[in-house]
Amino acid sequence: MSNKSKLTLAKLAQLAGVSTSTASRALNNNPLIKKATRERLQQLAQENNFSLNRAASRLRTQKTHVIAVILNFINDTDQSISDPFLLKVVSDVNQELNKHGYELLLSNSLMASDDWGNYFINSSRADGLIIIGQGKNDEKINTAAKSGAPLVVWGDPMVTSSYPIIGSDNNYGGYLATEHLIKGGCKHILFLGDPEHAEMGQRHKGYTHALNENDLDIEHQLTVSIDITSKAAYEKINQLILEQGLFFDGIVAASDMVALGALKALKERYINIPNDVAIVGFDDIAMAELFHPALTTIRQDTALAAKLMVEQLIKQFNQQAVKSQTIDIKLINRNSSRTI
Amino acid sequence: MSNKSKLTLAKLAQLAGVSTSTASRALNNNPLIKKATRERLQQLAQENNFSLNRAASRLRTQKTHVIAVILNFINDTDQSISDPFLLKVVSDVNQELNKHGYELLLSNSLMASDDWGNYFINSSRADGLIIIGQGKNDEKINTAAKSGAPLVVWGDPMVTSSYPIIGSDNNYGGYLATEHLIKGGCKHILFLGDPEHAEMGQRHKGYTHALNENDLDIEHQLTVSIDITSKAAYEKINQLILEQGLFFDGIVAASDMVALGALKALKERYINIPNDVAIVGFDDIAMAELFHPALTTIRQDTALAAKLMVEQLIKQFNQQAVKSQTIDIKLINRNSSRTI
DNA sequence: TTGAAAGCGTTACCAA
DNA sequence: TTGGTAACGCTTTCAA
Repeated sequence: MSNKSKLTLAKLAQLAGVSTSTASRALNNNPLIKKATRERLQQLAQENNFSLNRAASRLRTQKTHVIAVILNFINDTDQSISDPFLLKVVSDVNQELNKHGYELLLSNSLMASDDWGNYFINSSRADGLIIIGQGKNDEKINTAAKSGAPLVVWGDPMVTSSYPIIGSDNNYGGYLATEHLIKGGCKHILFLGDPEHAEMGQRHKGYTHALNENDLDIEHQLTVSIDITSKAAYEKINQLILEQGLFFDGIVAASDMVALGALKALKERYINIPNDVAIVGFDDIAMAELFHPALTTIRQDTALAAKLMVEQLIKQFNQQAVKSQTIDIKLINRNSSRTI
Repeated sequence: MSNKSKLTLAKLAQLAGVSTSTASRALNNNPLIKKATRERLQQLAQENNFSLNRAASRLRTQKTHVIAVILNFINDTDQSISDPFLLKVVSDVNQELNKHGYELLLSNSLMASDDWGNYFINSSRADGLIIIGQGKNDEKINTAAKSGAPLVVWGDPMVTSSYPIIGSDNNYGGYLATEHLIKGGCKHILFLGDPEHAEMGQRHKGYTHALNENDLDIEHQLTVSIDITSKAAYEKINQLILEQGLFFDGIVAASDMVALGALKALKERYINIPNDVAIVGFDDIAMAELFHPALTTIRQDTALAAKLMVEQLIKQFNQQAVKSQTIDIKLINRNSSRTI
């Protein structure tokens, strides 16, 4: 390493025999500067291991090119931070942000501040927010939106809001899953999940709708409200069977993790899947097909979700109109349900 | 919202009737300032929704309080970005960084720059690097270290390096897994993974060691080199059985994902786990116990790993000596292996 | 096509 | 215990 003090744009410019302005423009590839000059400076920068100081340029331009991604969980007992589906969303968002020249600052709702707009935006930590999950409570999101923070939410796009929400067609997903079980001959179908939660509520609506449409006696069906974790599902299924016997022959799970918890409980009791009980999950996490039997599930298109979220966020930076958007889902038919 | 222009420290100070210096110190909770003044200013800031501009303070202090976490994968066919174990590490690192007042900038090795030190550190994007995974090639890490970037790596701590590496006792892990299978009566034990990869190489060493120690004929054992994904494991096991029949009765998998892929292939062929073939995984991902049979595995302590990594990184900021550290592992005995 | 200079919002030195 | 002031390193307006 050299014994010189840290290289700055001014020194680099000096080295090249041009002004700082020219150097700045050259490194930012500004077409105002002659192409030869630009290339010369860019190479010089590389040779000298020089990188523009982002703290300085952010201060000057008032743009950070950073997006804060907030994993919005209520607490650890809720949908766990280790749910592979949510992490897949983060990963896809990261790819998409990179594509647009943005970087990802990862945060979670357990974080210090309660005022996201203030903490991230006013402080110039980030230009915008991508919030993963509405949870059961969108107060913090509303506060951030009201403060003028550019943001987009992954959640239930049916909810009326002042900010764009991107999410799957959960209602139709719940419908598809339930209808699939009915067509496979299920008569007593459990809904396993938390209908209080916005997205899960929509899935539950679809479930109810499918039951109605098929003249299945709703009263004989059962909505079982649990935390959206495999552990909760496992315990609930065990408890249910212990107390009431095997009174159901199908399960619509609010997520794959929930489905897998239920699956485990059933298999431990030597209940045949899908003949005694058929199961449909939601999400299509990578592991869904590794299970035995492989899990039938409703696939959510996370890559498209990431694309739309970043799109809606960037539109806000450009003062363009934004809107919530619903993403199509599809049923992935595997072996945890009976073929029709 | 007010119609005033953006609030700055200077304006806030004016509002409070103190100098900017005092306001700055007060908001940074500098004990030089009288407690009453500090509290008054902190409250005023809150009331006015004011947050110090980080771009400015980072420029001034030359510290960002940001750590870049780099998921260092060679490409998509390698250990996938969706491996729950790695994501768990990221999540734990995030918690730990927050505890120390740092924020996490998430990146992956597919990212623009090849020179991490230059890209993240020289540019004031981050103060340090946490690199998850050595991969098979540590050139980029060496370059970054040589450029003086403070960094710490999650990988194989046995590797000699100029930077601290935190990792599990992989050798002992491989040994434990293998010994466990041997004690359970396995005679022909497969190692499923990529020994070229630093950590997996250590696990393989432990495997060999255990075989030797128990006078098992090494030549009858088999090291099967595959990508560390469940898909590769699934395909390889199928191919092996198709070509050579069931010539093994135990599998030491280099990761849980690999184990689960193998498990699927075996179950599809109605091979009894653990009686016909016993399996031990590595990592103890959350899903390991959801499988049927639940996966016996070597647990890595990611929370401790996160703690040590952040510790070693912060030591570098304070010019303190750093060192690689090995984390103890333990065998989690479940049903994919025979009880001893 | 290039250069001079002001200014982004902090922090910290020095002085009081 | 507080205040004045320079400086952090860049971008951009205005002028040449």
